[in-house]
Amino acid sequence: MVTLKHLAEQLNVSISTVSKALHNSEEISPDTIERVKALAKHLNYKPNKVAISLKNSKTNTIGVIIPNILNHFFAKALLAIEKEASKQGYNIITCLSNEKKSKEINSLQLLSNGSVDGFIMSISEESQISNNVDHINQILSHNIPVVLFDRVSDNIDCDKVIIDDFGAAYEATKHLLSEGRKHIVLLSDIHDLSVGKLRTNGYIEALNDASDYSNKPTVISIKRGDDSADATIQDLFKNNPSVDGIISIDNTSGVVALQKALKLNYNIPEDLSIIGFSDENVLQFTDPKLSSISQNTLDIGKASVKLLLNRLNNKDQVKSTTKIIKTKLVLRETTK
Amino acid sequence: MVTLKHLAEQLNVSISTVSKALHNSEEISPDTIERVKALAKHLNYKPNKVAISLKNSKTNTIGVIIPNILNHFFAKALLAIEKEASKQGYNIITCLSNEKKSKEINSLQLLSNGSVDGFIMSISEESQISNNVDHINQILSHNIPVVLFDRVSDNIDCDKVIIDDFGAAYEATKHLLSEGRKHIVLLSDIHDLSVGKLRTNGYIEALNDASDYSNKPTVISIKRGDDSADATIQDLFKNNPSVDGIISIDNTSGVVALQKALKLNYNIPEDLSIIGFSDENVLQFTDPKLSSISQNTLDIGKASVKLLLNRLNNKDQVKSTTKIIKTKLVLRETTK
DNA sequence: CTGAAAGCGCTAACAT
DNA sequence: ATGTTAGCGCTTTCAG
Repeated sequence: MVTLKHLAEQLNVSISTVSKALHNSEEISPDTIERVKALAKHLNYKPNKVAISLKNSKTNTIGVIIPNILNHFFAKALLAIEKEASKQGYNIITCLSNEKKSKEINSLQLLSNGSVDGFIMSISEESQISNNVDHINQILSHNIPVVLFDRVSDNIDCDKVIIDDFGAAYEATKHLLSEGRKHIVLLSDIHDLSVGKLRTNGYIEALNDASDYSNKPTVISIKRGDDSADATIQDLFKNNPSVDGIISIDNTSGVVALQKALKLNYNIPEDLSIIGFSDENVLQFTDPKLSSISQNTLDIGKASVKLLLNRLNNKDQVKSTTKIIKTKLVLRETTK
Repeated sequence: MVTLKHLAEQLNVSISTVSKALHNSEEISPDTIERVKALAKHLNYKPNKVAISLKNSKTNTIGVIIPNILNHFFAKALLAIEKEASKQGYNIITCLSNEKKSKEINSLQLLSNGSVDGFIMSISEESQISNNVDHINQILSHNIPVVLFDRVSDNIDCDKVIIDDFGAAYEATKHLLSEGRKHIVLLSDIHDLSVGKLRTNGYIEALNDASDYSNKPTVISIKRGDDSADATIQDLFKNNPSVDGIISIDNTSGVVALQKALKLNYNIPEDLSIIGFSDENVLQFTDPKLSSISQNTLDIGKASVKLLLNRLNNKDQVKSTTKIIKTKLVLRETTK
């Protein structure tokens, strides 16, 4: 690795002269600047990032902690975060908690030693279930900024980026009602997550608000991580033959429901409407194409980066802000 | 941030004493060690990673460059890389090239200033098409190790992790032949990538080697990035009503083909067999479940990390190694 | 057993 | 216009 020292020796000048020359300092003669730059270019000199970080007590690096990278939503969020960070001259160190609290703690601890300037994260399932987020508050107490997105916690006072989960589910349910659906079922494999609860409440409230709807809310919980979705949904159709509307509030169960319904020869959307929950273009492989609540994931990621950088450039600002990203109900081919 | 200096001042000892104590040096009295450690713990002291990196000229960080994080294969590869790296005490800085050569160059340049000890990457589509990989060779010439996985290039001499693309496609085609299929079509949206070419050759060779197969190889190219897959595959069935076997060599077109075939009331697998190309459990939502060539993506990621760390601990080793990860033909419900 | 000093690569205040 | 020095936080050799 070529350093300022190397350049200085070759040119018989001091290190600081080289440094200044490379920064176009007024103090240095045009001639020297040129000579220095020429050699730097020739030797492909690049300022050592680590040294600069040490000097500035600033790494220009963001720690990003993702619960599950195989979930398309998080993959897309990562994409957006990387893009915006990169645009602003930041690198991202990616940690995958795999929904484990222990891994989350580990990553926070390991990176809070000056490796990153701040964190962007979505809370792991385990932390959400136990509702124990001390490890995140501890980071904040050390004055390292954290931005939470999607899965957040009321027990943490920091900047957050969320969608209007309640409202989105409410709106989707309203749409099914407007189609005249009489037996609308909610499917979820995220009943234990903050967003899952909010969305479920939106669904229930919409049904309650509907004067001409007589059925009780039907919330079907699907276990994640194994193959039980198949059987659960199969049972749903068997036990509730009258179901004519389905709203899935996670990324995948809507697709499974669609496949099963097709297999059972439901006419879609005539007999049955289905609305999924996902970013646009996620589940484009189905035929008919799944209608869904679009999360604008790119905006979520982008907003997270902006909030964090804003905080970094403004360490003394006290009040936390919560940014709510708009969702959009996209009607494709599984709704009337 | 609490430093050695803080500890030293509080305890009225020198910085070096503190440093040694924290490392359990024999030189330091048990009593002092205890006092130092107690205070360190109390103040939650963590050695500054940046300072250590500078001192050691080693960051314990790997740069990972992924062409497309929305592709499930790469998401899973990232998962595996992160897991193994983390296990070995390394962080990963993730860059997403989004298939762009310019972004790839940018990331390599930006991180090759001491930010990372080495790279793990899969080559972007753009670089592969232009067959210009000078930017990667340049990194290698600066003695920064690079491990390529999946999408590699013969013009780069470095450690590589690949699967037997040719053999995998050959085997899958053989299986369709053994079912007695008479008109086997290959579907691909990656004809311009190294792996796409190899897999296509495997398919062609298998057909050529089959004495009792009379049809010519039919290779259908699908454009990526837009919605043309739908139409292309629709046309396929229209123009080739006799098709009774499909092998998809990318991650997605097999699913689309399955959906379309179901819609057209093909009996699967009686009338038509379909084999996809993907890691296990990727496309588990279909019904019937898609048979596929499993890539053992976790092994690919893990092997990549191991090769890189091996190289880092062995800078002087000269010969490059190429590790070939076994694939597995997994017959599910879309094959007889 | 403890401390002083040098150096990793860089910047910047302060000489000359 | 150029050079010297100190310091970011840490490790390590060398002195005491």
